[in-house]
Amino acid sequence: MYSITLGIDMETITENQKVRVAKKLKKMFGHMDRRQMEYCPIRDVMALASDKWSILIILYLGYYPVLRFNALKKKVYGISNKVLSERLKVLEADGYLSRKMFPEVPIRVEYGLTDFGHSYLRKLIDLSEWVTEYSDQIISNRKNFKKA
Amino acid sequence: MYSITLGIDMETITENQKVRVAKKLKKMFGHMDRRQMEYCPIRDVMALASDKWSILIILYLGYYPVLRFNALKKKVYGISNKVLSERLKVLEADGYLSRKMFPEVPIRVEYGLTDFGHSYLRKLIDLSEWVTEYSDQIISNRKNFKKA
DNA sequence: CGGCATCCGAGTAGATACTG
DNA sequence: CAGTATCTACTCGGATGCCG
Repeated sequence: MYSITLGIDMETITENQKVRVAKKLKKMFGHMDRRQMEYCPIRDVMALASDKWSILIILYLGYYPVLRFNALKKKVYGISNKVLSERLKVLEADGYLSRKMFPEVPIRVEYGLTDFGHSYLRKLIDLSEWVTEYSDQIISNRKNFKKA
Repeated sequence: MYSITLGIDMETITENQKVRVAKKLKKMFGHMDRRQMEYCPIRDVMALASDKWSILIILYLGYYPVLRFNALKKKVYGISNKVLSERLKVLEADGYLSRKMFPEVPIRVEYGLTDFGHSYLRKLIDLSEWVTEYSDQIISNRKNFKKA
């Protein structure tokens, strides 16, 4: 049996808060919990929206108002042409970002967030801030766990 | 060229807000932007924390205070033994959840969120609420896009 | 330059059977 | 009951080449 003690002084979570959280979940799960949600839109949307690459793309487009394909590729370090263009396509399709093509020679294409994308970006930033804040903690949890 | 008009009346996003967001991102990306972050802890942590299954597991454990292996498996519809036990292991290792084993016969194991997990759950709920709210919109964006 | 088509390899998920 | 072991299937990502 393991027991991980967190070294940080985390904002305490009261029973009250847990109850409030449970209520929200109940609301969300209400229709989702009934079995036979073979196809669950929430899951579907979440799957894309929380994809590792999608998150990075959206975050970078929040930072740099517009980015061209290759610039984006450099920022989102490690992504391949294929995956990047795939993600860009579905992210555009879902309405997160816009694609402006300038028929110059050589061609120029600029990607940017839509207002919808910005609205999502805000949520994403909250999440990322949390992750940034605690990532060291998590990494060290992981190490301690392995030792046990 | 495409142009998607969103049917919903989204909270408007001011330039001001965009600037604030950009500042936050600058802070986050500051150390991350310098190339040679071959290994980026943020990415690493995000990859797990934003995993499709992990999210569902954490959300369900937020709803039901404790769940046993098979109960969880039923809730997180569609997950296999293997993947579930893998995820549970890493989520425990990272400190999101706790595992209590009762050496009875038959054996009983209960999973629950740690305080750390609850802290993450709160962020996750914000995200999920957003997704829930807009998923219909997104699905319809997607359909319209395909038609174009 | 942007980005799609193709191919290929590695890793991951799923199904099933089995064990403490 | 709570997993592990094994095997297969398949998806996904990376590399490359080509075209507008």
